[in-house]
Amino acid sequence: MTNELKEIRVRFAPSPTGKLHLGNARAALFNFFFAKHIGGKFILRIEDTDLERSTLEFEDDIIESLTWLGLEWDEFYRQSARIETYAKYLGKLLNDGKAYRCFCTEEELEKERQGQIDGGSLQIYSGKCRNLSEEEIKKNLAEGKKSIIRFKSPSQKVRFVDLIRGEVEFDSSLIGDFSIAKDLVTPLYNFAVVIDDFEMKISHVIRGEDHISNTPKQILLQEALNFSQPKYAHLPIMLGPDRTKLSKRHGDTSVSDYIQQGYLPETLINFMALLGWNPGGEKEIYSMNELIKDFSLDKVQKGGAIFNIQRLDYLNGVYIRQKSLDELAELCRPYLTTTDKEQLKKAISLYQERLKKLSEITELTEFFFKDALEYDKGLLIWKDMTNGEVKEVLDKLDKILCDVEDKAWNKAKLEEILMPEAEKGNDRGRLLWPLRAALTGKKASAGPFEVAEVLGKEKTLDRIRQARAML
RNA sequence: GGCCCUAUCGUCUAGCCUGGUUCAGGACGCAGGGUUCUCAUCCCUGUAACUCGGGUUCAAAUCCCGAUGGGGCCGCCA
Repeated sequence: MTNELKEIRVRFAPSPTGKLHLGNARAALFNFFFAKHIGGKFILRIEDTDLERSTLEFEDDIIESLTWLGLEWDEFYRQSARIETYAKYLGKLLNDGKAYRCFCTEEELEKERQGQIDGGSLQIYSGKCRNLSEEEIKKNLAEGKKSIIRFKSPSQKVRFVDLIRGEVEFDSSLIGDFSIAKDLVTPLYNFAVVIDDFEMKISHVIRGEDHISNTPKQILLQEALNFSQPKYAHLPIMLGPDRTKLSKRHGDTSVSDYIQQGYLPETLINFMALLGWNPGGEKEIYSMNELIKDFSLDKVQKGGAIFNIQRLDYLNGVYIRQKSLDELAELCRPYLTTTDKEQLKKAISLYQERLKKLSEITELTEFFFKDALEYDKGLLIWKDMTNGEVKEVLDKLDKILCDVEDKAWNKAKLEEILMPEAEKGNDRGRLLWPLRAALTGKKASAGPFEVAEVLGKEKTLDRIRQARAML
């Protein structure tokens, strides 16, 4: 007998009720690594059964973010297009007596819940409508009473093996008769998931730990429908600095926010992958292909991990520095307005190693393109130099630079001419600081010679004179 | 409150399965130093952790039990 291996099929199933959240993106990533590692399929399923809250804009955001990350899916589904399938199985459960109509109103249920909270008891549905007679049901229906559909939860232990955590056990009597559909054409989460995972032949369900308590409900449903059971793996969740689930109040949480700020996909992928997963070595920089190659679920961490933005920034710097000048210029384009592409590239090259996020390029390089700089004249003063001394320095620079030929106006040549001049004192800063301050109007910037080269002779002299005039 | 998950430097983690080679390694951060003014890059140095209590053992970060801490979930959301 040949041992035929089941095809590996995983899914990422976001609901379009918000932009793609980092936590979800990481789950998508892990699913992708897992599938691609063994040549399986990665499926994207939009869970838009909640028509009230789902929007096409959010769906677009999710799709764009996944694409940006490079997570290409092999199959695509949308739950709202699969209503008939859910209705079919819903009918079956109802017919088999494994599900029932519940006529309790939301107000009644809310009151019941509140009573349970006050009494400090278990918060589960009382089962009031569980054993309604045919007549009662017909009567309620005839009266036009609204109903939802609940699953008749059997009282038993539910066990499953979590690929990350090992065996997990729940007591279904503590779960109660949970809701599975609002009506025949509106399935609810746990039910739709079970139907889809089965129909789509999902082999592994890899999702956030916040779903771990949904797992027994889904298993109960699988058993009731005679479905095979996928393998489960629950990922640790991403935490904010206060150790609670990463959410809006912690700041930016969606992938698109980070795209906008100028983080690279390589950065986010590397960062999220190593947040909760580690292959055991001392390697810190991982490309998508390396992650696919090295990924395995048993190296996934069990505890939640705090999202550490300083590390994200560091990594982004690493990846920015790896870019070619052409690539970087292209990436920076959305953050700049200047049209002169050659000058732009030169300006960017001076700031490549200083960049943490692409968005910073705007402020860092804008001084190149302005006609007049605005800064306090005190900026021109180096240490304990006097106004007069700085004036002298600027005059001297003006004089020397005037004589430099246009052809020789480059970093190397300027350095060759000015450095001996700077060396004359015992402190190079006496010449270099006023020069750089005059050219950039900033206390921190790239070096004076390279800035002068990008600026060109005319603009350089102009700025030296403007500075001189301020003193 | 109930159920479930979890526990190594401030943070992400290696080591734990297969106890001794570890007075616990790396990275980020932070501090100090070096490199043609500043900032950044780069390099060097430093900083800092096995939650606690029992047990098993010649020996425990590593195995077992308990406590404590942290987190998640308890919707006609997903």
